[in-house]
Amino acid sequence: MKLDRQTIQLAAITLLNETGLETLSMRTLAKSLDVKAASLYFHFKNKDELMEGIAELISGRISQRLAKVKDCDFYQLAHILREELKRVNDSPKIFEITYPFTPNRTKLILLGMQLMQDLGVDQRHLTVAGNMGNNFVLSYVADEQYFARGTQRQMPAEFAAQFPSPIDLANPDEAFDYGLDIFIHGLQATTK
Amino acid sequence: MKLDRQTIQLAAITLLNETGLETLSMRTLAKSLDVKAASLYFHFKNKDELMEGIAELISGRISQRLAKVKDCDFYQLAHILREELKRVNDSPKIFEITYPFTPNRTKLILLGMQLMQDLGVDQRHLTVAGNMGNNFVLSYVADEQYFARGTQRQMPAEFAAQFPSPIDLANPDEAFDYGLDIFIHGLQATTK
DNA sequence: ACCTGAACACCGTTCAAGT
DNA sequence: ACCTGAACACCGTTCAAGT
Repeated sequence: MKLDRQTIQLAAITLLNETGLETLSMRTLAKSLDVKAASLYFHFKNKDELMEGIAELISGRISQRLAKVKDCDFYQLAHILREELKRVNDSPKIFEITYPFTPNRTKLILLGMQLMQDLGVDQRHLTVAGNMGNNFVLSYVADEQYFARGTQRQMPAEFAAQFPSPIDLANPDEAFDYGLDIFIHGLQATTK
Repeated sequence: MKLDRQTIQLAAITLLNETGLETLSMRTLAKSLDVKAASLYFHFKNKDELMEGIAELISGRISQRLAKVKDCDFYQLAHILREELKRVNDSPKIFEITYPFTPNRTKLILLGMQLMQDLGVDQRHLTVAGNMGNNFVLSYVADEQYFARGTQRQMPAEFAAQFPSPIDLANPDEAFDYGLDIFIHGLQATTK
């Protein structure tokens, strides 16, 4: 078996989409590649570095798609971000636990801050606004994947009673745009 | 040693504040209580239930403080939430991984939705708006605790160059209010 | 009722040894 | 250069046994 970092990362992503982050161990990953766990340590210093590689790989996909968009605005960035994150189960958790300043990821962060600046956010609040946008998309996808799993426990009855019926719920795509609108309009209202 | 759920939860919180979630195991927790790991399983079905108990305990503290506030608005809820979450290291992560509909936590969720409704959010978007508010506070505190840890790796130099100097950064309290303003103003702009 | 000893099936990681 | 066997120090969890 001829391994390399790419192959291992892609096998990990396959496993994530099959069974999720909880069951992804160096041992299960190795088994899926017909190799022993120790072999992986020739290609990655440790599990953290592997996770970092996965986040960086996803960031690369996003960068590639963004490169094809001219005059990219914040909506487009957010949409592409969401779409690519959704392609890998538990990707928000992976982004959360890994070091963010890898090359492709740094590019995304800089683009995000750039777009915030264009929207009129002042220098002092660039970081916090950027984090907020980032957290919004990550949390949104995390929630989507959590509900898609369908393995949650029930809501209590008293709670369900106060709730809008499923018919009255916004669909996930519309709801995402709704959240994005809140953020953008909030930025505009706060910067002028 | 006479154990009960409260004692165990408080010992766990102490351990969280000393060394964080990563090193909190049933075994280290038991050791801090001068007891064997197996003993904990008399009081909690498993580790998940213990974590759920911790989130519920924190939610109880928040509820207690909220009860003393008359005409509570969204700002006050957010502030109290942030303050109590900050008292327990890694609490955002714990809230993220546990079942949310425990008694005190359900009360908080219902209050949050209530306040969103008062702000004019329509029925269809109550859930998504509520999640957004919740995610904002949780992510904010998570980021705060991450930076407070001070163990992160460096930003790349090219990145740091583009960054506002520390003097020009908003302080954490002000930045929190700034984020909150974005959210509230965004809600208002979107609902009318 | 409440705690423990001892075990089971896992982890991530290391490292001498193989090819 | 690349992979493995075997071990180390951990996990969460169970359960018969002790008091």
